[in-house]
Amino acid sequence: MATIHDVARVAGVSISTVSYALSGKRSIADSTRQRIDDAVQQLGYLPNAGARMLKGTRTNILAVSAPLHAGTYAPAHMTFVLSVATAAREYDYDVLLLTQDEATSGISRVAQSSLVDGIILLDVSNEDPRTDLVRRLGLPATVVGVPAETDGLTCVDLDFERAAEMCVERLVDLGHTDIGLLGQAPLVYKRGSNFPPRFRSAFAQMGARLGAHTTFAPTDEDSASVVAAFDRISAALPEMTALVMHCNEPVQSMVLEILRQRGIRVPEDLSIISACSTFDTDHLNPPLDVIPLPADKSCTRAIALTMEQLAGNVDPHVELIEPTYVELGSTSSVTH
Amino acid sequence: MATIHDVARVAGVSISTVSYALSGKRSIADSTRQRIDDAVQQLGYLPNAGARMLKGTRTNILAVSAPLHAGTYAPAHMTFVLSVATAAREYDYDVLLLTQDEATSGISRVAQSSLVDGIILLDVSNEDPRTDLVRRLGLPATVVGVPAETDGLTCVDLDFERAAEMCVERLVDLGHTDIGLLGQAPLVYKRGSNFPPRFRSAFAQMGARLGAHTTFAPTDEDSASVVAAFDRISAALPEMTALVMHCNEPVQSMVLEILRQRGIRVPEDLSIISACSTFDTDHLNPPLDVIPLPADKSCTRAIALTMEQLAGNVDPHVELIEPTYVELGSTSSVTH
DNA sequence: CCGCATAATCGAAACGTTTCGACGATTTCG
DNA sequence: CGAAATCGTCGAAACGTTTCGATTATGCGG
Repeated sequence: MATIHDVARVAGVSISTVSYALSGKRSIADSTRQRIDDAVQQLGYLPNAGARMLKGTRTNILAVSAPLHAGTYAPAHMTFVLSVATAAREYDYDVLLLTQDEATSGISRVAQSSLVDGIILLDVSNEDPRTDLVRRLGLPATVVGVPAETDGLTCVDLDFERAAEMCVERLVDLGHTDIGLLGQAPLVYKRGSNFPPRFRSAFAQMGARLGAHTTFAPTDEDSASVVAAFDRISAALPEMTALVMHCNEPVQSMVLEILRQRGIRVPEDLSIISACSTFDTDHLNPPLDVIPLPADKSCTRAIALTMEQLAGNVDPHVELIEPTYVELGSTSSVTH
Repeated sequence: MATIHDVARVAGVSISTVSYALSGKRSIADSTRQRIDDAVQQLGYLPNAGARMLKGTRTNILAVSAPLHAGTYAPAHMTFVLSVATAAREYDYDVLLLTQDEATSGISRVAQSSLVDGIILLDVSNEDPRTDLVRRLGLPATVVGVPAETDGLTCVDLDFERAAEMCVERLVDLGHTDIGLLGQAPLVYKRGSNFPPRFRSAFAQMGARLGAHTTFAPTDEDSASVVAAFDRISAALPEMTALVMHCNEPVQSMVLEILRQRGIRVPEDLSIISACSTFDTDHLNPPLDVIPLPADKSCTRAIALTMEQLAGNVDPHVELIEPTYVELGSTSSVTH
């Protein structure tokens, strides 16, 4: 492996000149820079990561803590991990993956051995031990999601409350007064995951405020549960004309399947909105109006915030991303 | 952050003594070791990763190259990434995630900057540019999957041919003579992904050898495609009494849904085997006999092989994992 | 034409480890 | 009982960078 010494020798300069030429921190004669660039090219030189970590104050590595909880939808999880990795590369950062048990203990380990410059926390629950940990470590860190206690934390997330409100507002505007909400797995609400309850209660409140009847049912991923949940909602709201789905892709396609079987037409008989979904709803049958959960946006912002923390100019705060509504034809106004 | 100097000072010894006490590479008096351990504990000392990488010959980091291709089933993908990370930790290795465009170019980058000791390649296709790359780099590397050309490569994978044969053998043993195969997305077969065609042709060959009629159809993930594919198979094999599914979870549950709708009973009217699945089939309705695709086994072995390469005692070779058949009641003998 | 700011380059120190060779102090053994 | 082997410890070098002064060459105003 070529070192900076090799480059210096080939270019006929000292190593400090090479270093300055590459970092651009001091002015270098054009001719010299050219020779150095050539040597670098020829030798395929890349600075040794260890040496750079040791000397410089940066490791150019970020830890991403991504435990896979039961009830977490794997594709969504994956989408976030990938988005973080991609966003990090924009700043010349690599990503170290901490999962499972290591998702918590690994944080201390990599922080104390100065392996990483910062930490990204994914899939935080309300009372997440990792939040205290990063507070204590004092390392730049950004949480994707909003835990119960956000003091001293930098967080980014979709504005789930606003998203729920947008769903209700739109449907009420279209004349709907009986609106169901199909939620995630019961476990998700119990485990203390943060956004599902947030969405659920904002939904109920907005419904109450605008004078609509709403009801809620969680569901597991198997078809029996989905049918049961749908029936429960239908029973509670016999006049239901609109349904908001805040759940996984398989569940959403099962619901559409149930509707087809029962001859319930979308949107003529039932208006449907897919809320906070990480997947494309336009290949569903029919395509569903959706408020996307923008993993790329959240993660890009999370990385940007972490970089700002590294630069030292940002105070802990919570940033909520404004939801957007995408119309694909699965809602219509009520016609009596 | 505490350094080895701090530990040495607190314990009242030289830094080399501390280093030897921690690495165990030279004998140390019990009393001294005790004082050192105490100091380490008290200071929360962990060796600086950069310094260790620089001096030692190991970085204790592995790169895992995991591009997410179109047509790749995200949960399966995620399962492999997690398994690699978990297995690596058993050897005190961390995992650096290379995805998307960086899945290829990042390999050279992290290798040439000596950031990683080895590389794990996931989801390789027949002609994968990454295989040439790792051959050229000469860094310890293990491929999970089997590309077209395996010379000079260390590969681990489920024995897909054997799995296909097991399916056919079992069904023929049970008296079935008309056996369908429902495959993955057409794209997967076109892209040059390796195992789906391997499975498919072994399936056909074994069918021919045992005198069974077989037919094959790929399918996309939407319900229209699934129905079409199922109908195509049924049309080609009007007497079909058994179906092997080598496809994603959503597709498999859609098929079960179709069967329910049409009143086709499992296993009375149709025996079903779920082949090479990364998910649990026992929560399906009904639970399906399955030959699992053991991500943890493959990845654990891949990491072990990489560690052996690091130790310098293993030659490039291909290792195939023997499939296992799990009976859950979705197959039965033909009754006329 | 002299002194001085500026540009371009260099040498050396420092980052925190690991590891080699050295050196007393014990122990072993012929 | 003396030489040799072993044990426990230490100092110093080396890994490949970055960066801080220092040094030399160059251009400029007075």
